Amino acid sequence: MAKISVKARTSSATITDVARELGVSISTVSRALTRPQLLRPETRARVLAAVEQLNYRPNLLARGLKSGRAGAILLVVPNLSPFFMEIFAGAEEAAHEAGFSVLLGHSAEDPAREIACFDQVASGRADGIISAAVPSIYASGKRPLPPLVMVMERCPERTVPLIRVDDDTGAMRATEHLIGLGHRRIAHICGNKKAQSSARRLEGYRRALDQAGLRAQPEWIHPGDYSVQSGMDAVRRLMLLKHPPTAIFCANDEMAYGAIHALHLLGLRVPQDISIAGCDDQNMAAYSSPPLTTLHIPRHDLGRRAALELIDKLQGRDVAHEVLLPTRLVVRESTAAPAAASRARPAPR
Amino acid sequence: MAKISVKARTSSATITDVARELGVSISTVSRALTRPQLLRPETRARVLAAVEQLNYRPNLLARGLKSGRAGAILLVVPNLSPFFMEIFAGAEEAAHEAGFSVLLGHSAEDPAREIACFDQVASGRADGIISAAVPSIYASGKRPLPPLVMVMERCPERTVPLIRVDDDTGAMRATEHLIGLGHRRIAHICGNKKAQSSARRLEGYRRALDQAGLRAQPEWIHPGDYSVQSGMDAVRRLMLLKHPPTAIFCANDEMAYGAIHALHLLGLRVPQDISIAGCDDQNMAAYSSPPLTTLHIPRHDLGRRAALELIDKLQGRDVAHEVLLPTRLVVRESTAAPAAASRARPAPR
DNA sequence: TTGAAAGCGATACCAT
DNA sequence: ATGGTATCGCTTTCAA
Repeated sequence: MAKISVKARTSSATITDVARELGVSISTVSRALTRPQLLRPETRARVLAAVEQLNYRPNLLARGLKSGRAGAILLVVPNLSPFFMEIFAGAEEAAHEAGFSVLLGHSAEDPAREIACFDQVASGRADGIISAAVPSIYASGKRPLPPLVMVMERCPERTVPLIRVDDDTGAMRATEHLIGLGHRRIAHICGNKKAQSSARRLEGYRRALDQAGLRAQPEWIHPGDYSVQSGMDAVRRLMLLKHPPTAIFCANDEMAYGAIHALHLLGLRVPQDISIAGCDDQNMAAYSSPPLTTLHIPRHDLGRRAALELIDKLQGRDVAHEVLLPTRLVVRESTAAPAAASRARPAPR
Repeated sequence: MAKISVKARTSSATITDVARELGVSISTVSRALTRPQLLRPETRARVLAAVEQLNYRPNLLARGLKSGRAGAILLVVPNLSPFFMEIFAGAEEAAHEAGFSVLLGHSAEDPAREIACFDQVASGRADGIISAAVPSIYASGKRPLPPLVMVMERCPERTVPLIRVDDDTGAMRATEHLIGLGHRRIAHICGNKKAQSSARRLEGYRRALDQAGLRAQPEWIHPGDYSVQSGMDAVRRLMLLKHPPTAIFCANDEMAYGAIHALHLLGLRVPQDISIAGCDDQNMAAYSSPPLTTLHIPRHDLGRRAALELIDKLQGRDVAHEVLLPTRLVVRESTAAPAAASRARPAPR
């Protein structure tokens, strides 16, 4: 065995260094690392030892350049909220098993940055993308779409695999829960107007009211944008109604917290004076005051499935056109039967 | 001007395609994109037009391979909590201005994954690292340390630039706030035992008690690990003491929420029965019930400064050995004067 | 089972 | 101001 001298390295060792150290060709080293079965076990062992000795790490740029694959997928998120971070964690878990890494692209809801994120595939940094939004320049076909899997939101204008959650049914269940508690005046604070998930949650809310024979009053449906602030604003308006709601179903947890906060400011208690339900079941939901009744969105699974589908796609396998994941209502303490006074008073017409 | 034909591309255009389209050399195209001042403005414009036409994006792998720089820095985080995500956002902001992208490395507190993250530099995917922890194989010098800037936590065994926050003073201020309110039995729930920031917060707490002539009782200092659960556990123990504390200073917001939750379960109100203060000032702190009094940690700045220092270092500039950022106590509603009964009762011995 | 060599797509040096 | 070309570190035929 060749004596291995540890050379004083400034920059890191290359495949050539390893090959020279061993007196073999670089092909052999490359194979030892990528297709070990092609080598005599002994050769392979020697290479691995030298790799260890020299602390060699293959240069991913060179590898990617040559092979045409970056070995990475990119998750594009509009913000760094816990919601998307759990999707990230799920995607990472699945990708890791398949030998891919996951890059995080933060678009900050800025169209230019969103485009820059999508460009990462053309730039070779990633092989495919998971996203909840598509820049219009890509959706329109002006730029060729990278291998793409959508989460939560359907890609406009193009047919792209979608992993989403059954928001409609979930929202319906949440609203039914409120109805079952005895509420008759139930408001809804909507999510971001542009989000399909928001529209689906509204739809589920409507359906539940319809089926219970409760006509949804237009003023019960309040716009919002998934932010705490919008939840607060909505509550302030809703409580000004002649017949204020006795329960509010919010399109996400953030707005639910905003709602609860605003109600406290108004001197109202949750759930004694008014019930609040959210969507997402973020980490703190179980520990807030009161613990939040909320619709659990399986974010981790969403990320997992999206990564799995994308990798299947990248590897030429067929992928599902649409995957629908179930939600689950988690009843905690922010919802309760309406106060007797409210219950007695009939819903307006 | 050469007629530009939009070729049907399967894969994306390369620098050669652009050069051929224009009848110029690839050097010219390269220069148009990287050192425009070396070109005649007219030539440059032509190139840019063709780039636009062909939808050309430079291959980052090729560029990085040739130039020896990835144009990216890596932020290694132990978890995807909002705390680190804001550091990420800050780092991104600063890095972006300098033309760097920021990669997120999620170590999940797993030593192997942490090493894999640090290996990214040797692999060429990143030029340098920002981290709050260093794998021992790197800290010990067994593997050469990549260009590195620490956040929050000092690198053991090696001298590495550190951007941190003045936890000690901050914790002291927070504790003084509690003392000023009239509390005499003030407990502290510690953060992760291995974290220096946790030790510094404890130190600040101690100093404040000392200066007020309040001897810190050992049983007031309760271990924790920055998790909600540990905050709950700590409270359950603390409230079993013969003289339970009237205020608790928690080493982060999560534990403060856990503490409040556990107190509610015990039928105690915050702040009427007991005051709770946290550290971090996470997004929800202002909206929780009650809004949380907490020590604001400038996470965004932490990220910004770390990125700035790292990029300076990468570009051969001198960097500060240690940067200390101030904290700020945000007094909200989870702290108040102790109930008369408690105040009357003297602190034990 | 192993080696030689072509080339992935850029950059940057050396010419002109 | 622009072009030619070696080269970065690796993967992958093709030969031996």
